[in-house]
Amino acid sequence: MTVTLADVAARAQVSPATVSRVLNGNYPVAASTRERVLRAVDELDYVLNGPASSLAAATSDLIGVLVNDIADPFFGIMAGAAQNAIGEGASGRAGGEKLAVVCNTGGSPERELTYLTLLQRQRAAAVILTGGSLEDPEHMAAVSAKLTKLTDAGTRVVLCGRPLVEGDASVAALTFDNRAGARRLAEHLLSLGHRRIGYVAGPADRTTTRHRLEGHREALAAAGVAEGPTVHGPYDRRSGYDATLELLRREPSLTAVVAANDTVALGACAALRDRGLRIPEDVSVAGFDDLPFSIDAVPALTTVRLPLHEAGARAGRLAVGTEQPPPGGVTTIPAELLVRDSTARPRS
Amino acid sequence: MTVTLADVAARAQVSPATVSRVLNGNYPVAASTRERVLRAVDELDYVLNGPASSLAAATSDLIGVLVNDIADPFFGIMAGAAQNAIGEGASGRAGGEKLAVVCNTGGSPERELTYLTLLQRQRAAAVILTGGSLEDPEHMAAVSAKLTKLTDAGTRVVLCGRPLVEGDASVAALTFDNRAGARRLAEHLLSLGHRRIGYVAGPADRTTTRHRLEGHREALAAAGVAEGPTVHGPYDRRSGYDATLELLRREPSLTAVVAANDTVALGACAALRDRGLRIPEDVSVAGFDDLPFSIDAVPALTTVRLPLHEAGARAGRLAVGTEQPPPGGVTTIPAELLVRDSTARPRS
DNA sequence: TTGAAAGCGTTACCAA
DNA sequence: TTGGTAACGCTTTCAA
Repeated sequence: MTVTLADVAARAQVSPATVSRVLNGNYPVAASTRERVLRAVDELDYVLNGPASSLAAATSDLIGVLVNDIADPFFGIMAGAAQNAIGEGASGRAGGEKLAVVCNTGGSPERELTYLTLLQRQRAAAVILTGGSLEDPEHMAAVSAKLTKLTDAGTRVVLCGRPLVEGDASVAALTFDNRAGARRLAEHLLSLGHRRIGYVAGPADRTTTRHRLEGHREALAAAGVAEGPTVHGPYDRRSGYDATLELLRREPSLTAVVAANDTVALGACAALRDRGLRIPEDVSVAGFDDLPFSIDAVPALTTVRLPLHEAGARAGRLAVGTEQPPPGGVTTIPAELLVRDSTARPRS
Repeated sequence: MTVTLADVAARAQVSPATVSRVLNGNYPVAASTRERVLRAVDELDYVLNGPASSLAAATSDLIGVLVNDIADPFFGIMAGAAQNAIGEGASGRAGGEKLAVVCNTGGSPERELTYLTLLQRQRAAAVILTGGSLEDPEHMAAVSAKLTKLTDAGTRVVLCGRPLVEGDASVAALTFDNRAGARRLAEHLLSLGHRRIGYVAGPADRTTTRHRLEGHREALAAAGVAEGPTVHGPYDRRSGYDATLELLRREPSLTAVVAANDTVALGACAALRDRGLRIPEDVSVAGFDDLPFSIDAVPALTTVRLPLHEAGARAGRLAVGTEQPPPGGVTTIPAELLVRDSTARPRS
C-alpha cells in the first residue's frame, strides 16, 4: 500500500541505508547514486515516515511554540517570527524541514503542562515558551521539572518573554525588561505633566503584570507623585474596556491611563470613546507591546516598543541551531520607548 | 536512561502488552492490574514514546491546523475554537489527548504544500485547512492531490472556510457563504442611501476575494447602481490603509467603503481618520469577518458576522470524532448580517 | 484476562 | 562509498 524506504531502495538498486543517507544528506554519497535515489523517490512519490524516523533517530523535527492566547496578535507576531526563523534556518538540504507548531494554552496552567507533556512525548526537537507565566510556586515548580526533563531528553528549551526558572541552567532565555519599560512609560507621561494616572493591570498572578506594575510605581515614587487607581484583569480587549470604565468611576479626574498591553489598550480606548472622551485631548492612553495595528488604530497611543520580531527570530534561531548548544544564559532586550503622541497632554 | 514501557511492565510485574492496553484503555484489563500499572507509571514518571507508538499504530495524535496568517485574530479565533473542540473531544480516558498544532502558511502556496507534506510525514490524525485558497489551477491540483493522499493514508481532512476541491469526496468541508454575505452587505449600504461605494478587495487570486466581489456586484447590479472603484491588496491592515487612500484619490466623493475583512477595515478606518474624515459621518465603512475587537474599535463598522466560533468548533469535532467518519459533504453556514451602525449615512 | 512474539519503517554502527 | 543488520519502543494478533 504505502511506499516505504525499502521500496525506494529496491527501485534505485541500492540498500535502504543509502537511501536514508541521501535523504538526510548528512553523509557522503556518490553523485550518480544520489541522483538515482532521488529519481526513485520522485517516481514513487515517497514520503518519509516521520514516526519511524523519529524512533530510530531518537529525535523528531517538531518544534513547539507555546502561547498564552492565539487570538492575540502579540503572540501571533511572536509565533510567526519564530516560524520564519526556523524555516530559514532549515532551508538548505532537502528534508531538513522542521515542523514549527504553535500550541495555545489559553493562559491555563494545566494546558501548559499538558502541552509540555505532549511535546515531550513527541520527543520534540525544541520547545519555545512565550509570554509571562503564572506566578504560582507549585505550577512554576511543575513547569521547571518538566523543562528539566525535556532538556535531559535532548529537547532545546527557549524561554521568550518569560523569566528564567531557577536552577535551569540548560535553558536559554530571552527576556523583556518589563520593569524598565513600565518605568519609562510612566516617566514619559509624567514629563508631559500628567499627575493622576490610572493603571489597567494584567492578571494579578502573572510575572509580567507584577514587573510592569513595579516599574510603574518606581517612576511615580521617584517623581514624588501619588499612585493613581489600579484595576486588574485578563490580557484582553474586554478587560481593558471594563477596567477603564471602573477607573473613571473611581476617579473621574484621571488625565492618563496606562494599559497592561496593547490589546488591553484598545479596549481602554473604546471605553473612553464610549464615555465621550477624546484621546488624547481628554485622556491619554499608554500601552505595552509592539502591535503595529494598534499604533495606527489609536494614533495618540504611547507605547513601549519591544522589538518582538527580533526576539521571536532569535528565539527560533536558538531553538533550531544544532551546531551550537543553547547558551543557557539570559539575554535581556532593553525596552525602547516609542513616542507617537506629541499631542498628548493632561487636561488643564 | 529513559524509562520505557518495558520498565513499567517489569515494575508492575506484567507484560508490556498489558501496560499498553492499560495506557490506551481500549481493551479490558482487570481493575487490580490496571491500578498496579498506573502506579508503576507514576512512580517511574513514565512518558509514552510518541514516535514509537505512532509507528506501531500507524497513526499519530497530531492534528494540524493550517492558517494563512497567524497574526490575524481572525485565524487566531478559528484556531482557538478548533483546539478547544479537539481538547474537549479528547477529555475522557487518559492518554487520549490530541496535539492540536497550528501551522502558519503566511498565505504562501509553497509553505502550504510543505506543511501538508510535513503533516503527511507525521501521519497526522487530521488536518484542518482554514481560510480562502489561492485560485491557481496548478496549486489547487497539487493541494487536491496531497489531500487525497492524506485521506488515503487515514488522515481526516477538513476544509474550513475554503471551497471544496473537485473530486475529493472523502474531505469534509465547512464553507462560508461569502457571496451572499457580500451581497447583503452591499444591500445594506444601498438601503442607507449610499450610491458611490468603494471596495477594498483581497488579493486578486484568492477564492474569498472573488466570491465576495461577485456578491457585491450582484447587489449593485440588482439595484441598478454603478460600481464604484475597487482596489486589491493583501488581507492586512496596511493594505486596507493604502487601498483606502487610493480609493479616495480616485474618487473623493465616495460615501462608503467596503473592506475585504475586518483587519483590512481597521486599516481603512485609520486612513479615513488620517485624512480628517469622520466615520460614519463622512464615510461609512463595512467589513467582513467576525472580529470582536474591531467591532468595538470602530463603533460604526457595519460587518457581516460569520459565526466563526461555531465553525471552528464544528471543524474540530469533525476532525477528531473517530466514531463517525467525516460526512464528506459540504456544510454551508449562511452569512448573518449584523448591523451596528444605526447612525451610518451617506453625505448629503 | 494476560502473555509471547512478530512486526512497524528508519537510523546508525560495523564491515566490506 | 556502499551494504548488512541490529536496534528503536510500542501495538497487536494469536494463544493460553
